[in-house]
Amino acid sequence: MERRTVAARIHDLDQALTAAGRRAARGLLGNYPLLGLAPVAEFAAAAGVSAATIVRFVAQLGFRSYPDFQRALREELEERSKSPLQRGASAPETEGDAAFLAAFLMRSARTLNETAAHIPAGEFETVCRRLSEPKRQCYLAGGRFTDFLAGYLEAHLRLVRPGIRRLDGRPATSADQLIDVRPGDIAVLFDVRRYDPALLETARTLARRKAHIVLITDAWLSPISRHARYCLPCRTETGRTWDANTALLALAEAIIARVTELSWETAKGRIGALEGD
Amino acid sequence: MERRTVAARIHDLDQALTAAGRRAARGLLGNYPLLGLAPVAEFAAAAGVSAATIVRFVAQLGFRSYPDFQRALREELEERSKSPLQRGASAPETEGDAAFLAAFLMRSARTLNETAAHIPAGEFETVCRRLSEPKRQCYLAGGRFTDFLAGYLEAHLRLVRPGIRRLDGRPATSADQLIDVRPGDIAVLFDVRRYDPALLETARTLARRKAHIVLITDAWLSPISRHARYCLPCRTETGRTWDANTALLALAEAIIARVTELSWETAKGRIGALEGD
DNA sequence: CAACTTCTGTAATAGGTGTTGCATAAAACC
DNA sequence: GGTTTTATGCAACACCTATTACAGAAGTTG
Repeated sequence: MERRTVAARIHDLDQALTAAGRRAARGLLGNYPLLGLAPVAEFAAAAGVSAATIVRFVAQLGFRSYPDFQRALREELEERSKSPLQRGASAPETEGDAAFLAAFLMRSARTLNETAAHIPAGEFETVCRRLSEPKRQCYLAGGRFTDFLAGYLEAHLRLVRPGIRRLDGRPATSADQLIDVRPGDIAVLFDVRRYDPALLETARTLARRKAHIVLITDAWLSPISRHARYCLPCRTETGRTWDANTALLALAEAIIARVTELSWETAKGRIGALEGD
Repeated sequence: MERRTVAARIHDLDQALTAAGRRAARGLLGNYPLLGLAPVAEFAAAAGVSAATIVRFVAQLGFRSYPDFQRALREELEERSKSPLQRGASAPETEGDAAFLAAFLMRSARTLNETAAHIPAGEFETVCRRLSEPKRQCYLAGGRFTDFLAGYLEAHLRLVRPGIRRLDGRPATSADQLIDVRPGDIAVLFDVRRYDPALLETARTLARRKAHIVLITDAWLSPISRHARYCLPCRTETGRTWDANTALLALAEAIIARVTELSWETAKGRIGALEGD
């Protein structure tokens, strides 16, 4: 028997799957791998297909029988549960390190919840509504380690609505890009500690032209906050060398999700056209 | 049916068990709970008793039948995989607009915890150690919506160690970039659903040149997983139009933090020199 | 629009599974 | 050490499960 995981096999088929087969795959991956350990009838009911389809599905995966398939899943599960066990045996000195990832991610998760607690719901909602008004031009920019966030937000907002402009970080070129800014236009700026002086300059110009600045920053507030109409502070502390930008991305994704909802009438056409299915 | 775990039930019986029954219990606890999901015959063979003993054993545990017992085990396993996220799930899920942000961020936090539960600690640690060996070249690349993650990781790793190369997404140029790849070099690839065909091609080339591929993907596993030596799946489900990449960023930051620790002797000088204070 | 191919659920079948009665072996108790 | 009680494995049984043939539905192609 091959060593590839069932999940990997499913992916190999991917295109080759029929409609019902795909539902079976989704069902299994959605509740992986437990659903596969249930009897066929239960698997079928949960996936919304007939028992026969499940059997054909596992046959397509390359298993000679359903029990065979279940055996593979159990072995896989066993492998998985053994790997974290090896850490104790093979590397006794790394006892503290074993939990590194879990501790780090748990801490990150906590910053998300703290962030939620520190941002007024009304402020968030207002920002999203502003961003959903297609008549306003929308400018995006970030600092050294946050520019990628502006890029990410840009990529998604472009799919949702027209009028998105990304601002280059360099002040010389940004001046050119700002000549068209009109009062009431909206600008989303990302800026975290070791705040970017160039971005502050950009913010000043935007404020002078009466653009509405949405500032996404850390808990210590970028100096841009003085010019910002809306300010969304995120938690970034990690107690390590680097601060974390996870909360900023999560906030950006929340904005994307909300704006997509609010602009759905406009967005659905655009997304369909660009995604192509 | 009671809600107590099977393991707890076994513990309760403990003294009341017969000799053969105890062997069954030991067998199950030694490979918990997977052995219980196997057919009776297999369970019996592994525990060194007869099938009949196994059936009596599960009856003693309070189950009406062996399938009943298996169902309980599956439900237990399902609970366990969900448990790390229930901690923060106390807020009223008012899907109204007021709580949108809080609900969204809480959900994101949950994906982080689920991600932590699904990535073997050993795998993460191994990847970080590989990344901390400065002799290996390190290549980075991402797909359409994840390229920014590669960029983010690149920006930080550059500060920590030499030999970081970012791969351009376009296959034409990437071929040129890959001619220097040597066996043992390491490549970190980000790929989430609507997997990038160009990136898959890049991965193939990397694999052909015996580079070690670290794949950071979603729960459905990019096709690149077939070529990856290490695979770190993240949760991305939001139940909305867009999947969330927050967990991928958090994982990237965890890698950055860990590699910085492991390479501290090298890193401290570089960071000081480049940050300039 | 028709002919064909492919897919999917239904229902009957075959095979395996869990179950249980019984004989035997082990242990406990006079 | 004999007798009773309990535990255990074997093997036949009954049930349920996976399997598959078939017919209808859905989608494709000319």
